[in-house]
Amino acid sequence: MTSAKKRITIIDVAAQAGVSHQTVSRVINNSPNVNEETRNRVQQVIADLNYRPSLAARSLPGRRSFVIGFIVPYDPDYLIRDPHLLAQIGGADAEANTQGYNLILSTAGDSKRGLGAYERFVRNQVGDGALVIETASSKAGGELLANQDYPYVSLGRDLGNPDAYMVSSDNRDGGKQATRHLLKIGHQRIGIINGPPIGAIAGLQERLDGHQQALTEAGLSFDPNLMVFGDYTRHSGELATQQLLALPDPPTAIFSLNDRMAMGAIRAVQMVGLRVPEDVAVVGYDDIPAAADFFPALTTVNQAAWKVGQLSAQMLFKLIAGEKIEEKEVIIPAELIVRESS
Amino acid sequence: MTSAKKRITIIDVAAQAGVSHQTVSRVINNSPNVNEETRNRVQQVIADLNYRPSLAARSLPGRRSFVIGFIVPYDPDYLIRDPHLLAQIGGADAEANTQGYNLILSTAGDSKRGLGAYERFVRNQVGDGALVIETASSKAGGELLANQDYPYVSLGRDLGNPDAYMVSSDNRDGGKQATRHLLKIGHQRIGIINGPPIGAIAGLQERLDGHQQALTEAGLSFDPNLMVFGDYTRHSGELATQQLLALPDPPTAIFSLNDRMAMGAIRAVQMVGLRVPEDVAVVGYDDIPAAADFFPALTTVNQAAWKVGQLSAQMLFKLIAGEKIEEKEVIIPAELIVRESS
DNA sequence: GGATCAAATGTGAACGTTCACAACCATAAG
DNA sequence: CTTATGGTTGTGAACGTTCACATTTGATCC
Repeated sequence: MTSAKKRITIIDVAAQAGVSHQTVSRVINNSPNVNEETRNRVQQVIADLNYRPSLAARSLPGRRSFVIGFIVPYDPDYLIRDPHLLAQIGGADAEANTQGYNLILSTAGDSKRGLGAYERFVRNQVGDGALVIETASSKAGGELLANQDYPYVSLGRDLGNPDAYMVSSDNRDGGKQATRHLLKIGHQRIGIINGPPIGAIAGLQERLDGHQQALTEAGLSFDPNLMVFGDYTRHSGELATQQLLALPDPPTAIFSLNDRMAMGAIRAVQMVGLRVPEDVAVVGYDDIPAAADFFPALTTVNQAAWKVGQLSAQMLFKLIAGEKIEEKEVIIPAELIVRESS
Repeated sequence: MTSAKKRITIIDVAAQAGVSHQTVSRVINNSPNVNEETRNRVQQVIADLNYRPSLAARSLPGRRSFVIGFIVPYDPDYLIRDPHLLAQIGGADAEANTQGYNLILSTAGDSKRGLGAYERFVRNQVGDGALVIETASSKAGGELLANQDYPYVSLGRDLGNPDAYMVSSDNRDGGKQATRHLLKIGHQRIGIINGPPIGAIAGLQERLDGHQQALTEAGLSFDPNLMVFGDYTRHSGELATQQLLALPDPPTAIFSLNDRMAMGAIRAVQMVGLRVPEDVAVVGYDDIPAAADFFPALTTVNQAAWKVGQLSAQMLFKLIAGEKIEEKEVIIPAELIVRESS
């Protein structure tokens, strides 16, 4: 590193500034009890010498490690497919950096059991806390974390620990907005393409709740016959839509609980010679990048993933600092993006 | 963490095993000069006590920090759009974990200048080395790293430091394969949709080189009139294709240097009443998730991003260990995925 | 049979920071 | 004038590991 030069330490700074090393430490940590003049002088020396505190040495005496984990208990394969994840990571990393923290990534890796990601991070006790991505299968992971008395924040509802601190997009309102939009443009019979009946992430049920709420508001009732199931893939959306269109009284609009299935739905509608949105309107959920590129461009609900990442990191830092947290759950507004498919 | 229990240290293990702390250290680090019997005994105690070495303490005495950086000098906005990135990160993380290393993420954050990501990581001197994502704008970053004498590996060619260690997908061969495929199915006039004329990543030029090479092999010559430019977006692909179709002698096939523009190309072709692939064949590049979901499903070139991440990490570890590296550049085969659009 | 060597193990210092505590100083209070 | 007070600064130990070096042991060599 940086040639063979000796590392500049807090001692060097202290000598140069004519104070003790402890005073320099106080300046670095923004301790209140430092004379303003002294503080400025030390900071000047720090800048002159281009001094950077050693992360390792700071964490040795048993306090903070200036590292938080971002746990992604996904199968590698799934990892590639999730467009939110990068945005969430980006938001969390941005926030971590403003706090002088670093983000360590812990993915499930090659292990097929998602637990690998948790274990490696938590049991190694590296880091002061963790952000954990909601998954359908993370139940065991949530339990593990809860038992460890380890500060963590879940991005999306943690099925393994319902009391966990959490930041999530407002899935309920997103479902409500999408449904209201369809009602407003004149649709009364709305087909739903849900995720798999078992093992779906918590967010999907919330979206569905919102849908039902919007129906109730409009004086309509939810018709279970209009709900079909897919497995998130586009192909499953096609199949599900074929079921809907085969009904005696088929829906005039389809609300798919994710975008990829919505894209399949559009194709299935077109394949039987109907037009989108004229004959059947379609609304998706997630606002993945491909949604805007689709033809017709997909009306969908955006989740503000960046912000979820950012706020979850903020919450985690409060947790680590032992500050009182007003609300254990932070819900971020979802935004309906109206495009051509509705 | 883990309640108020005192941390188990190397000393505790040493006492329990009846050896010195240094011997325990040797066991942890797989030092060769340890008696087999002693080694087993110590390892047993480590397991019994559930001892985990402190990362901070290990890195204090001036050696390795057991952390490598993954530098993503992208604008946040771009970050969200790149489907490879997660796969590359996943591969690198998996490899890091097998080596007992952790992956720290360093993104450009909110700063509009991509340099932010480099500076934070390199100048803080956290970590033993870094993986850096190729970007069009990373020139300054590469120069910064090269000057710091800091071990790093570039994922894709580093424009700021052509001599850098590098792992990349075989863009040249990918371009060649795509072109050969089109030639084989009978196309002689192949339109090219390139990236922006200025500021494109190095990979695009390589893909184009491969294209020209394949043409030469077939006894054809490259016609510059058949090359148009886009800005990676789908819409730009549509516009570019309109230019191609307006030529006096329009191409019968289009090779777009990324998938999103290829998707635009298909729509543009269909919009003038021509069919894909019957009238015009289209091949993309990247194999983004949406490619398989498109209609018609897109023929494209897959880049093995996971493997790029994995091998780049392997190379970095050799670099850190000071091992001799046979080849400064590792090229990973690209794979043509033939689907419906050709 | 003493010298030489290599393998195995032990000893104490060092890494760069924070912590706990002590000491100093000026001011306010009695 | 003495004592308490609070802000500011300094001192030395401690964190848990690795490093450099010393020591012990047993085998090998001439």
